Amino acid sequence: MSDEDTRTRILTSAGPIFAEKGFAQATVREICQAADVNVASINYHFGDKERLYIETVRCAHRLRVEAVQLPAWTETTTPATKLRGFVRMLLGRMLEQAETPWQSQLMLREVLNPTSACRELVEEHFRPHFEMLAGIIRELAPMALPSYQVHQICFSVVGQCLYYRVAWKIVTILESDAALATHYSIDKLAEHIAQFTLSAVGAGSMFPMAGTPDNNKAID
Amino acid sequence: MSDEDTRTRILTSAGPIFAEKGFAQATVREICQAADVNVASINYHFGDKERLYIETVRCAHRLRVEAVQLPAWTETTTPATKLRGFVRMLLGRMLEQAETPWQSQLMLREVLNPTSACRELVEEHFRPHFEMLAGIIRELAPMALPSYQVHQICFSVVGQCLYYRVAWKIVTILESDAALATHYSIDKLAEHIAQFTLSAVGAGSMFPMAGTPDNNKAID
DNA sequence: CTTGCCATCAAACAAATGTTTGATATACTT
DNA sequence: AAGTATATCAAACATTTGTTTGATGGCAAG
Repeated sequence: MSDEDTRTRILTSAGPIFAEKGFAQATVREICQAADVNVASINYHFGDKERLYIETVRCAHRLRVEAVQLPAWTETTTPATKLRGFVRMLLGRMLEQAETPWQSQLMLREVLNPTSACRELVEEHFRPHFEMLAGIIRELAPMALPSYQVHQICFSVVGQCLYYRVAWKIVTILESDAALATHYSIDKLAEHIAQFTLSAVGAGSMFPMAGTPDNNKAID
Repeated sequence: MSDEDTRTRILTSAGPIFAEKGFAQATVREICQAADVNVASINYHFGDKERLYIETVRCAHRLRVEAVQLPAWTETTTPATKLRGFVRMLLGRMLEQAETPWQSQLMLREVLNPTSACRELVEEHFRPHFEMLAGIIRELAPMALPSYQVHQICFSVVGQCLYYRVAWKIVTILESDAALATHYSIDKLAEHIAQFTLSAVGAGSMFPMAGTPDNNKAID
């Protein structure tokens, strides 16, 4: 890590720090120490702290766009399976903190606290995923829907996932420890959200013995 | 406002400032200037900045608990109507920024970025609402459900609402201006979320001419 | 009146933070 | 070899921040 360009050393060191503490709480000295460069380097290479931050976000989502392969399904994959896969991916990306790359954290920060780097991030990174989800929803729905409705359903899906990321603390307080240990793994939560959504759009039921035929366990 | 006790003047001035900028970004000088008191007053009356913050959060939710009346329904009110009312209240509380009292902002901040004041806030303020929502879900569901499942459905409802609060910026980028103007009012969004949820738990359908009988427009 | 307590105040303090400066070394050009 | 542009560095700078200090004034009890 120490034979790289100073500029890139700063960028890669700034990433995790900005991701963890946010723009204001991260200090240039901390970043420079992590990068093992002089404090003046940031101002020399980037002008000021803010421009470093924007560059870092740009860099983060560029790395992320390359790393994340949108799941490729065969043409026989059922939309329900696609939805399950999509939700699992989304939730996994948000929750597995340990392995969560700093890029994801930084991007989430940009969602909750948008700066000037936000628009670019949405257009290049979120919109493709959003459109993919919208496509799945259209496949699932029993009829053609106006796009605003498809979009709102997408937001409902994403919102359910995001909740466990931003309000996890609340969940742990409201729910019992036993239930948390048993029913709140990433896989269990993804299954709940997918099932809830499938049921909402009329492509299955949440309940094993509901009136409608049990077509929610198809293929998979 | 200037004849009150200094201590309460600080508390009421600190509220909106902490709510808007968060703990770290708010400065004691700013708070003291707003309260028209000496900078030393905070340390004299509260010890330090952090204890002032905790007191402010406590004060916020105490005021809020009194102000917010849980909607009282008659015993003939259908659970679907209750859910619509609940979602509308939740979403309204989160979105009407203009009139949003600083207490709500501060509480949201505590959700997203929990401090030691969080647990007390959840127990005294959120849990009653949560239990009420859980009761509605139990009424709606076609069969008895394990409580963890009821809770997860509650989280799905709250998550859908919270999304428009924390990621509104993303919504405005992803959705067209025309659709935003037409279909993203608080009432429209509340209706979508309620309908989505009703459909998910098998108490209605999102689609006017779906296979199941259209029992989602009952009474209301 | 004096004493002691309490609240308030201006001023100072110490630490942290983003940025700038001027020197120094390295590498490339002429 | 001389000169020039570039990158790096330690040090200093100017602000801002939370906190402390010592003085001042009011006020009730003795």
